[in-house]
Amino acid sequence: MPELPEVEVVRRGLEAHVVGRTVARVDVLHARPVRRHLAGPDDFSTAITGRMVLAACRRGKYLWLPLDSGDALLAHLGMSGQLLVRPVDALDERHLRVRMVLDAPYELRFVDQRMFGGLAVSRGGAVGPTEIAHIARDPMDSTFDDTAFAARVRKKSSGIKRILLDQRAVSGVGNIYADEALWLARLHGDRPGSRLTRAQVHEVLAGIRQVMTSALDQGGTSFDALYVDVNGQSGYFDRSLEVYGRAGEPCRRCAAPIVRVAFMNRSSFFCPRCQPRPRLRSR
DNA sequence: ACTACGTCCTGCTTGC
DNA sequence: TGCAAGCAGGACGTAG
Repeated sequence: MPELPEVEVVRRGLEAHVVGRTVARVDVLHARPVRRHLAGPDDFSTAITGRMVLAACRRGKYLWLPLDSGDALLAHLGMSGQLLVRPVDALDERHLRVRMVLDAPYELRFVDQRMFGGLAVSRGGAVGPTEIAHIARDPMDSTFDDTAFAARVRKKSSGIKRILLDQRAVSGVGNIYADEALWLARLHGDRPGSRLTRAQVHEVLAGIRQVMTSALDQGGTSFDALYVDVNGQSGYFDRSLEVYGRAGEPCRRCAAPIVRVAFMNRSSFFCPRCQPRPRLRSR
């Protein structure tokens, strides 16, 4: 499942292989991945055909490619999305949804099994898509304001994990890295934001940065020249996970078995000894 | 205003 | 063996 590090790896690949190229032809093979382009698939294709890609940008889990028209191609990988740079004669992937032929012997392909992700053209978005104005900066962004984030967290009654997953507060954090960061900070995800100290919030931010930096160190070099990939199933970032997916296995700090609980129609993993549940408030 | 939850998707895995 | 349920979960819309 692509979170910030995986998306950043994709951005770097796009920067290396797609920036400077012109889109020669677009095939929208499935309408759903362009559903957020409200003017429809034909308009989507027309808007990017003949345009040169000027840069590859990212905020949180969103990517966008500023075009020489002043528009931008906005992309989100969702759960299973991939942006692949593939030779023109490579066989179509089973879940190929959009093909963008470039002025090169390779093409940019959007492949997505579950189609939670998608593409859209942001009008005038080359200077920053308004569609993602509500997405917060991510913790790796030099303009991220730690102090403001701590103040915001401490005004919320929601559990800290829920806050981390809200992209309006901090972006780029998904279910996996939220669990990892909370383990590093020794905090249970149900701890209300309002009951955390400033130092604890800063510990969480440090944890997020540590796990993301580690993932980037592992993943940033694992794609080859013509293959821009992110694949949550194979999980080349999985090696260093401390809690996610380790239910029943010993905590690497204290050896207590890691616990899995249902959370927001998904799962949370934590160490019951290092990350004790918050005490229920007396009533 | 703030918070919480349901929904969208497909395919692999699990269980009867 | 076959079928159905469970599970994966980011972002958004809506309900409370």
